[in-house]
Amino acid sequence: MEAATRVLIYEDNPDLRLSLSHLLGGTPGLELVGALGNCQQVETDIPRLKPDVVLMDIDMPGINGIEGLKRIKASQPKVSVVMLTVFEDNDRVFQAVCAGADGYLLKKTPPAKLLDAIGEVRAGGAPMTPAIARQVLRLFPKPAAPRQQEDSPANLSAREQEILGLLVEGYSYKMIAHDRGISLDTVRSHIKKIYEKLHVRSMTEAVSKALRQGLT
Amino acid sequence: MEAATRVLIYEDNPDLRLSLSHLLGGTPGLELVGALGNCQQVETDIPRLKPDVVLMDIDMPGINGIEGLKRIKASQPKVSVVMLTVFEDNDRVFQAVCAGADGYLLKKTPPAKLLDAIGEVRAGGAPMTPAIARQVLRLFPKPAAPRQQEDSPANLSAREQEILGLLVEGYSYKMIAHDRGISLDTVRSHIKKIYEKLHVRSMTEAVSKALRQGLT
DNA sequence: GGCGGCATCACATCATTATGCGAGGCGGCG
DNA sequence: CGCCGCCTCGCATAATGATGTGATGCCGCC
Repeated sequence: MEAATRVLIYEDNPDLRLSLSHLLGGTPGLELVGALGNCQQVETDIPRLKPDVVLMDIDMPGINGIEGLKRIKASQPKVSVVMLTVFEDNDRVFQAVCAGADGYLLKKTPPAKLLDAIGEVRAGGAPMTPAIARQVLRLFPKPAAPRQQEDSPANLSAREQEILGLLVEGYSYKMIAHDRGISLDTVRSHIKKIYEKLHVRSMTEAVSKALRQGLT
Repeated sequence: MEAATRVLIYEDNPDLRLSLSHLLGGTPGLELVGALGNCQQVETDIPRLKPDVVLMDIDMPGINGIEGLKRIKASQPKVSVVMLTVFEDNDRVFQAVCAGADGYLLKKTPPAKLLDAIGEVRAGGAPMTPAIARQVLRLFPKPAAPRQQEDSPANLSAREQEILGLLVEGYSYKMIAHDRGISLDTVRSHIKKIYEKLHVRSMTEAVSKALRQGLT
């Protein structure tokens, strides 16, 4: 029979790292070869631990997951790297995919699914959540097709973009309402719409997304 | 709850078309608005039947599925189109993805999965088989390495920078507390400090400032 | 001439943030 | 040793933000 799948974890949160370790360590057919809190030594970790699959947290202090991914792929392209993240951030997905990620999962993925995903990636699949898959598809027409000038207002209406701009400036609902001479409830309505369209659920996410994809 | 999801089928095989029709027609929450054997009249079918989701066979006589997909997307980009195919043909996948497909399933997909997929695509997901997902990822170009360098001596302590980073990612206080295994009140404390140091008074301002001055 | 998208406004309700006041432990420094 | 900054935690309150439901008027489009 074949050797167990060698799995390496990079996850800076000790709790999650521990629970992942337990999960993987207790699964037949898998061999946990390491569970590290950062990927500072990624260049030496890989040849030393020889993982088949790497679970890589995207948000880590020091060298982040995207950078770690790039380094792994640069030296050992055959190692499968599955990214773990809390948010389905468009920009991160793009970066990860471009850097050669083999999968992209949310941290809230249930344990059973996570194990499935490892099997899947070993079998040549690309585990990812539906929402992320959708984003990946949407990424396509962009780099593939010769795009023109300013677009990708993410179908935000003029008013919505305007208000998003104010959010980025740090305005509160109240300030926006006053500044634009409209009611507070109207501001709420617009922002609700913006959230829907950007697929976010808080001001910070909206601001972050706006700045990162230049919706300003 | 909202109105039922309107589904339209294009499938030239009468048997499969019939069984798909029965499957979808007998499912609560779905409304089968049509099951056509070709997409010759796709331009008029869509405005007439107003589907939310289209299941499109890729191999059809006359206008093929890829072409049908393009025409749908050209006029009604918001309609979700899930491609159905027998083979995981690399070239087809590429064409479909570039034309804006929202999902890509094999015809041998079991009925239950198919229904799941429709729900998924309505929820903003992109149903596809793992093997196809992997192909999609591989279609991506490698070049992508802008980004900046390391700095950010904004007198923030390491912990503070770390937390600011999480705010930028859209984390709430609660999520940060949980993620870092510290108390909610501690998160508050850190954020109070961050606000002081950055001279801001809200999360959005902090996020904006962080992204703009590269404190990430 | 009805339908969908946009902009406007009104409630209502629950969750999250913003802030102030404190407090204990730790480690470096003069 | 005392002082200070950092990290941790608690409590309390007022302000804001997140979400749902619903309504009105306008406009452009088959």
